Amino acid sequence: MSVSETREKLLETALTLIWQSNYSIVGVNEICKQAGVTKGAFYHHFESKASLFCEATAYYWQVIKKDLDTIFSPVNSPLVQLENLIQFLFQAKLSDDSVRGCPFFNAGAQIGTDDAKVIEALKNLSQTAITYNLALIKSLDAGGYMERSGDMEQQARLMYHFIHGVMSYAYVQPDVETIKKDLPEGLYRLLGIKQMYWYSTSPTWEAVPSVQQERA
Amino acid sequence: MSVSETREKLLETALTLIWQSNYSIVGVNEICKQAGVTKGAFYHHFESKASLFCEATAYYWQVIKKDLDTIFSPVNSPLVQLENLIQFLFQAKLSDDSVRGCPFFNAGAQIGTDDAKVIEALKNLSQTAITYNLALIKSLDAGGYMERSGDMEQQARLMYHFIHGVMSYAYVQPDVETIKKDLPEGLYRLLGIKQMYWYSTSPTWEAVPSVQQERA
DNA sequence: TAGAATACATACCGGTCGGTATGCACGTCA
DNA sequence: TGACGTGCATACCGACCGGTATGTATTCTA
Repeated sequence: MSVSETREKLLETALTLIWQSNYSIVGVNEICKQAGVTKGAFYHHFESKASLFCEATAYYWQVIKKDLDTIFSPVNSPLVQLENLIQFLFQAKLSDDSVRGCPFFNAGAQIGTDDAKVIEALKNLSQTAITYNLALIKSLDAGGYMERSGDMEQQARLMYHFIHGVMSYAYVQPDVETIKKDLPEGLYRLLGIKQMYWYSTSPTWEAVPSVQQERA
Repeated sequence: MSVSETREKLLETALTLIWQSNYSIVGVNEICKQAGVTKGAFYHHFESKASLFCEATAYYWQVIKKDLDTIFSPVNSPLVQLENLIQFLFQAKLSDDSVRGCPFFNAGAQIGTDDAKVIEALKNLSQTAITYNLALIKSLDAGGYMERSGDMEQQARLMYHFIHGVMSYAYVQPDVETIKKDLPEGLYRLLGIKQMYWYSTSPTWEAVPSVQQERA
């Protein structure tokens, strides 16, 4: 196994495990075991568990950035972008039985305040997500899909809050059908999409095949 | 110290500590130390840490139920109830520097799925909260404050999701000013309050003095 | 007033945690 | 060919975890 292979294996394994469970519960030993490497290798590549987590957030972001860029591709109408986003959230978080909220959404609640670097990584992650939301909202506004213009940066935050809440709820109550109804309804309401456009688009997730491969 | 005193001290201390941090991080030893009792006393009253947590959720609920009943008192107009709720969320979660989301909102992310009883306790807690939301929504609808009637049970969930998201965000980004704007804005939007009523009421939190004492 | 139950206190347990010290195979380059 | 840095593997560490065994003071009961 080459250098980068071991590193990536650790990052991917950490993501998967933390994804399925959470940061505090997943131990270094288990990450190593699942990744098929030893603890020596782990601490050869990462100086601490927290350090791995920080790098994993960056790695995670790099992975889904492609998806997001596809979802928010300018060739799609904003409404389709929104629908794609909703589908993506299902795809990513509700595909199988092990339904969990996004670990990075939740991680803020899982980590002691003491680790400043980790908190910082999470801040950045959420901030970037909000930035994506903002771009979508601007498109929606420009396209005349929204009932009234407001503080768009605020709306981007509202979107984030709501999605976060839904995903966390899904962790405790993995009721896919309910989530499937609540997520779009809440987003349409929060964004103030004109009602004539509600549910007007059908899922076009097939247009983003790369994700299905990556998530498989 | 009488029996019930020790029990209550443990429950209160556990609440406070978990509130400030989280379930997995707060240890039995620390709870005992802060409560001024020994481990023997702890395990005399509670059969396990998880058991304490379950009882603490019930205790917590019993404590804030009074507040909620005051907030949602029928003598208040629904709009005032909503405003009171918003003020209450600030009061409870954003009062001092140690800004955290509600631990029971977050706890789902902190606990391994293995502990079924804990998950159950959390389910009940969120379900009860949603029930309160539903009552408020019905009042708002009956009072003609909402733009359109929809699935009110769904709206109650949407409220819960959003509040949860905002509170969790506050954990990582304790920006009180922003939260203070986002929380009402999101709720008004989600509930579809007629815009003529937005921000029309002023905080009447003074009408709920019991809370300030209890939280102090 | 004897004795049983209650309400703890103290000391300790096995296990697991994140992290480390050390050794060694192997490629690189002088 | 030998010194050296890289990329690990193994064995182990102290701290801490939730939980327990046991002793004891107090109170309630018969």
